[in-house]
Amino acid sequence: MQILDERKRRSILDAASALFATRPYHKVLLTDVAAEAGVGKGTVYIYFKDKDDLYRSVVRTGFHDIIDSIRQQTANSAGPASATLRDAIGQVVRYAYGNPDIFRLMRESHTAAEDTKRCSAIRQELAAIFQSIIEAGIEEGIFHDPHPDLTARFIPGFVRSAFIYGDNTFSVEELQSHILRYILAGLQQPA
Amino acid sequence: MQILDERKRRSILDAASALFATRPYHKVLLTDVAAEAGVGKGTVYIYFKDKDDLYRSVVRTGFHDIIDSIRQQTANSAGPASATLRDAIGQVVRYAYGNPDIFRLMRESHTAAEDTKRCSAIRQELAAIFQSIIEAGIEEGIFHDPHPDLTARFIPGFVRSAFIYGDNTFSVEELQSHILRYILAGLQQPA
DNA sequence: CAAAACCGACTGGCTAGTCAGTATTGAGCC
DNA sequence: GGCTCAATACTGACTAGCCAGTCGGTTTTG
Repeated sequence: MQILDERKRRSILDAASALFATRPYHKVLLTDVAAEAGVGKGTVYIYFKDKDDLYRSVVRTGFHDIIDSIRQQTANSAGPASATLRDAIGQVVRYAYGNPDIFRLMRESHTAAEDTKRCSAIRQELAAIFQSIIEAGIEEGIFHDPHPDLTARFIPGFVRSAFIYGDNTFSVEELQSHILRYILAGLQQPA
Repeated sequence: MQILDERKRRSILDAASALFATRPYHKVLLTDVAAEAGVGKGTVYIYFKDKDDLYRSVVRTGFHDIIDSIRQQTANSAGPASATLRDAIGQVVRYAYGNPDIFRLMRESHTAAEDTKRCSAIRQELAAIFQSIIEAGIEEGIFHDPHPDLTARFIPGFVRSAFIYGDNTFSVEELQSHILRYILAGLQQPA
């Protein structure tokens, strides 16, 4: 007997994200994905239900990876909310720089409204992490914000805005501090 | 002789934006666009070169409309940069609320990298408007910002973040002030 | 050696774009 | 105003080509 190979799954996922990031969905051929991944086309259908499932798996994986990395870093940080926030933002920025293809896809939703809904659960989870950090700061009395949920959604959006358009000549640290500058200024402003 | 009818062009554009906003690009049939617009399929090809041209026209029109509305409102405003900024942000928010379909498309780039480049000129133009407002404020001595170009890109991104995900239970004014709160806090913070 | 992974040539359905024919218009004239 | 007649807008049945997904055969491995 053979067993499904996790490395193969991963290489299909990698190939797919590289291609989806550079071409529109309908111009990405599964034949190309398979070739790029070094497997036969039929194999793709063993690991993924169909083209759409493959696409969504790429995006889902990206969110999971970011969320995990934030959770890991944040887990044993007992410092003030502002420090936690800095770290969490750093993770998102670092992920975006390390996985530009996937990050771009995560922030797209190629399928407009339909897809936005389908991915919203996991997207929501990321926002919720930021929201709880902000709320912790409010509890501490160092942050003020009438709409923490809205602000939470801004943060990944910041990275996106910087990252997706233009040549992005900034370093990880520059981007991280620029975002932090704006977020903290707003949060530390009295109500 | 007949003359091309601007109203017909417009109705095709409207039908297209409604459909592109609710389905992924490859699931939008030109037959459906034509039906929705109340014209024959062939007619679409008189007004637009092909499907891609139609899509990009929708997006381009959106940017032009926003840019125009900001220019119009801003033209005769001689007040401080902070007031100009408030007005300009208001225009973007108002446009997003008034044209949710088109706004969503403007912030997508269905074709990933390829399309990002193609639309970057007009997108850049919008960012440039915000950048020059910020720079005016720096000149006035009321703003400080190490990367005005980056901050400028954040602003439409803010609207996007608020607008695209979730139920968006906020009013135009709430969203406008929340964005302004963060942007001004950061800008007015000493370097 | 069998069970399951793997392969890639094949195909059926689907749709962007075409085009031959029809409808509509404006211009020039009375 | 109304008639004629190009000129061009408009139409939608049709087609060519493309590609997601299949499947019979092959290889791998426990």
